[in-house]
Amino acid sequence: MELDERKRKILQAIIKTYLETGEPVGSRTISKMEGLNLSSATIRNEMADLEEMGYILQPHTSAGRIPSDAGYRLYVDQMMAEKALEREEHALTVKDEEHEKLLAKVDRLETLLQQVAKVLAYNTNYATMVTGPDYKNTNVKFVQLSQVDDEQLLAVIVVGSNVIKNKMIDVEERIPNEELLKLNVLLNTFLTGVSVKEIDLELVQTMKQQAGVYADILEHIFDGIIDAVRSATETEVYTSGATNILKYPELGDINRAGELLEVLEEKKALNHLIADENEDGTTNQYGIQVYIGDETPVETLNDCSIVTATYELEEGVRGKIGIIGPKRMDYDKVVTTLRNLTDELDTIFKNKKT
Amino acid sequence: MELDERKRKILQAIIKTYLETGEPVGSRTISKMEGLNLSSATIRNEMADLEEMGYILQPHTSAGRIPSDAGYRLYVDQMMAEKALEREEHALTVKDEEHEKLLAKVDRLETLLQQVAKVLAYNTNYATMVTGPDYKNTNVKFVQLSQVDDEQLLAVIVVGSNVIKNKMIDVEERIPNEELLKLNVLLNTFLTGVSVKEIDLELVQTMKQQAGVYADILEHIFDGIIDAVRSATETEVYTSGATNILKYPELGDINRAGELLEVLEEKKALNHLIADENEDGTTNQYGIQVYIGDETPVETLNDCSIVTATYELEEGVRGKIGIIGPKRMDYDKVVTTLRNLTDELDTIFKNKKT
DNA sequence: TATTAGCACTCATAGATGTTGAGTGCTAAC
DNA sequence: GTTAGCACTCAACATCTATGAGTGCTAATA
Repeated sequence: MELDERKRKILQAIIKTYLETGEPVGSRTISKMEGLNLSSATIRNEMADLEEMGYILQPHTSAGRIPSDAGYRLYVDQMMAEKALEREEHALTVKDEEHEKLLAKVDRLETLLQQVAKVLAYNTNYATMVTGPDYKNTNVKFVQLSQVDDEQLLAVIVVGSNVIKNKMIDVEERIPNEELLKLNVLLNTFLTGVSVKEIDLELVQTMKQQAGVYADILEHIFDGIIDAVRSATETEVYTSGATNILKYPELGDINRAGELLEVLEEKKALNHLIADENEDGTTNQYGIQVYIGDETPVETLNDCSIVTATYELEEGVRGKIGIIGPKRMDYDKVVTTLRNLTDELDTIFKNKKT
Repeated sequence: MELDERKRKILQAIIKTYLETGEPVGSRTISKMEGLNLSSATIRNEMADLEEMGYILQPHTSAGRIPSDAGYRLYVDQMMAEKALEREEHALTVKDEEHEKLLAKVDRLETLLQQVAKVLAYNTNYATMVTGPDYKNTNVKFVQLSQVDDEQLLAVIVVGSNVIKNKMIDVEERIPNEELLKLNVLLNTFLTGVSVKEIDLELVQTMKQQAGVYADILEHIFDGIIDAVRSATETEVYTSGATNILKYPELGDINRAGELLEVLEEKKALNHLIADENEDGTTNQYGIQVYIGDETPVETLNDCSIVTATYELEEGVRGKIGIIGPKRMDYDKVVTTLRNLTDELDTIFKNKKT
């Protein structure tokens, strides 16, 4: 059977009204809509076809139809294609409010990202998550060891443009000033400008050798520093608006909802969402991906849809922004919002860099 | 009417069984329990009295009784009194598992506290929160300004024994090395050893004056540093196990539950819990306080009970650990658990200090 | 006087039954 | 190919009826 123009239109209409109402839509509803003037009976026939083709399904015999995952997929793909076309027109739209709120506390990246998650949740009424950027591709910019007191050294490492990591290191005795100076020089010569992922055992070994006679004593200083740099790699996840999912009755059965909320609280699982980059063709110019139902990488979220976008903090240093909602999600609005948001973040980060 | 021994026992029995079952308990249930051999009729009479006195209440005419807030209060007070007596016997109990898990990643205080919240939630099946310590009484230990690149200074401030704050400060041009050195000396002479709450405008003014001719240029450097120190004061709140509250049907109606979860997500409200220290007599030697129903300082939580304990990171630097659950909470277990936990934290922190 | 047995009464809960209305599929007419 | 018409299905809602746990009260008992 072929998906002709009329079928397509009907499918579109079904999905659109279902997105709005959340309830199965019947043939009469569609036939009353303007555009295509057909009786409910005709619609019914077409619907039967569409069901056979797998785009819609019936919750029970005498109910209207709801979109299947495949139906959503078709809808979204179509929408994305349209969006890609109208891309040029996409001018500055609703920026201001978010913009200001966001800019208010830009000084700490963590705060900013948390804020992004919050605003986004507030604007969309879905659950949101933002992952910290992946620092594997960043360079170390600055390293410094300081003696805080007789038994503690403080290592400060600045990674990328604005990320600071600290590590307290216990030592047995105060290290002479000139030695500390030497150490700092050593650290900076070896680490500054090196990208985080390049710091491997080999490099560490080389550095230890360079430390010469002090190698033994200072071994765990190196370890501490490496440790701190590494810890920058564990991407953090900020979530917000988790309780929004309770607003959607189809997810609201108390047990399922509980599981969902747990996944959101236990943020680790969400990292899966980020792992697979560009695995299929759905990525578009804004790095926006849509996962519908079973397509979601996290099993618990199989009744949900997830839309993710990519932001870029600086060249090669990226993170993801994700929106988690019911399959009956306002994909259009979500995609638009994400697109605007990443645009804004881009400008913010660009300005920062200068 | 007087609350004689028998009434007290009956009340106790009612509350205990209600805590277990969560369902209104009837006269027959009590009369069948061993201990006091009375017929259900007698129990009924006593129950009527207890209800008149306000310790229990009936959800509806033909149902059993459930404890009122006042009933819980009596029960908890009694339990706390007993606990205070048996205090000496309170030896090392169930430590190991928690202990190990906790110690695993002690190196960062934030991680530790988050972990504490998590373990506690896991062990008790309630929602938990842990507030970061209140640094107002801590001393600044170490301050350092470093030039990261031509336009950025990095201020590192170590507060208390282990808390590090960073602040990036934009400058217009590189500051000569010797000036930076002077500045560092200045900062350390004025700030080291000073408690955070003593850093006020006056002190800042004095410092600015001391900076002499550079005062103008360096003004916002001071501001930045002060800012960073101040930010240490905003107590952070870590929560965990929020979804646990969905397990208790009495809180589980989807809307109420949503509100509760929101409060937990929007952690700010929880700060109220900490504000009032020792306001009434219920504080005991472990700083454990129990808020029942309407006693909770946060209105949304009026159907819940909250138990808080205090931990001490170091002399005068304290934070709170809180458990949020249904009024039908296993107070005994919760109090015991909190007591053990604060004990453990004490030893951990004590060891840290050395 | 305190306790208890007995009884009528209440009421949430759960099941059975009926009604409604939205929606379908199919057939026959256009 | 489209549509009107009709019989059919079924979730949702309301109504009714046990059922049983639990009560309060009264009168008998120790």
